[in-house]
Amino acid sequence: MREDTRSRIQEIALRRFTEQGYEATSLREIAEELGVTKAALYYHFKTKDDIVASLVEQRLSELEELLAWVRSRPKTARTRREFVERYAAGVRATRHHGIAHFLERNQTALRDHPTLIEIRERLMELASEFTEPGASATQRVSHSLALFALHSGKWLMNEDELSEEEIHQATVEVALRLLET
Amino acid sequence: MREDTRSRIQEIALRRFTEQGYEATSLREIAEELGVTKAALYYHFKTKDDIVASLVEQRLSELEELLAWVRSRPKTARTRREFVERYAAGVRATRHHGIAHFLERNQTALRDHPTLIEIRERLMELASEFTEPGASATQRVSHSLALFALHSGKWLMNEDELSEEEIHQATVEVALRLLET
DNA sequence: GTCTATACTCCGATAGAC
DNA sequence: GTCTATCGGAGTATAGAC
Repeated sequence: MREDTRSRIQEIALRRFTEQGYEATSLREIAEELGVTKAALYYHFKTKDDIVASLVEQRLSELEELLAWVRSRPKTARTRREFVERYAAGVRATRHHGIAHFLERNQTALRDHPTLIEIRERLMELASEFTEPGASATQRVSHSLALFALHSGKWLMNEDELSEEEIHQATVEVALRLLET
Repeated sequence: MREDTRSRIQEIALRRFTEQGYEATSLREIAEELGVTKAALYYHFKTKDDIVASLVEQRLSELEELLAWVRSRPKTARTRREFVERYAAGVRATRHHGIAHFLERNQTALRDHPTLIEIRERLMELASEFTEPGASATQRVSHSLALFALHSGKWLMNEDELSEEEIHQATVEVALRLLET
């Protein structure tokens, strides 16, 4: 009843790319953990980059959905809160959190990846969705920072002091305040 | 009247490490840009890691100075503002901005680097320097995010819309508000 | 779908001449 | 202080048997 090999490759790759970085993770390592040889991976993915592509596309479509949702709503305080909660939930969900985290940590290595460039554009659009045309520089910075705040819990904070749940609630709170500026 | 070779290596390495990532930058590239061979680099630095070490140690001592300064002051609103401005200036100054930026972008690649671990500890200490013992989770997250805000201008924001000076002022403002929470 | 075997390239690093 | 030459290893990727 185990998953198919393709999914297991994605899973292992995502974890190692996140922990060690994309370039520092070799296909040999991934194959070894999976219990096959390097060559076997090439049956499932054309190249190393193809593994990345399969991961980041999931994230892109998630962001596109969220953007469409935001645009379909009135720009009220209630929408803001619901948006922040949805975004935070997406970052947190086991499936997508991993991908978001991987992206944060590998911006340099993947800086020319076409899908990543699209993801960045969508994030910018999301950040400015609650910004009025005549907004001040301070407001623009605040709003951009709000999205980042939702990712920040996992590595800005020392997990010894606060529980995961506390951190989650706190980042949502901080993000909302930044958006309300 | 040009600088000595050692400084030029640091300068080229810093730029390329920041733009492309540490692992993606080879010594051959650095040597080529400098106009020498790889082997020549080894006269100036024992290993590739040694180049990194020479860079990050500058940043560590800068943070240590700042931490000592903060601790020598009363925890007043005036100190807060002066601290934020000093920190922002340090991030901004051509010399150190590059190093800070390099560190942000290579956290994964350098995650086991002893000096980087120290730098992270100092940053945590700085962030918590304005946090009362009984502070809420929201306050802790805000304060951690404040330091990050001072770095954020360069890559969260689209430089087309706002001037560098406007972004600088805005990040200082946002950081102060986060610290005052 | 997975294997062995291998091609080819690049890496960081060293030895030793100049 | 810089060079040429080279080492050993690891990387991605492919060919072809099973």
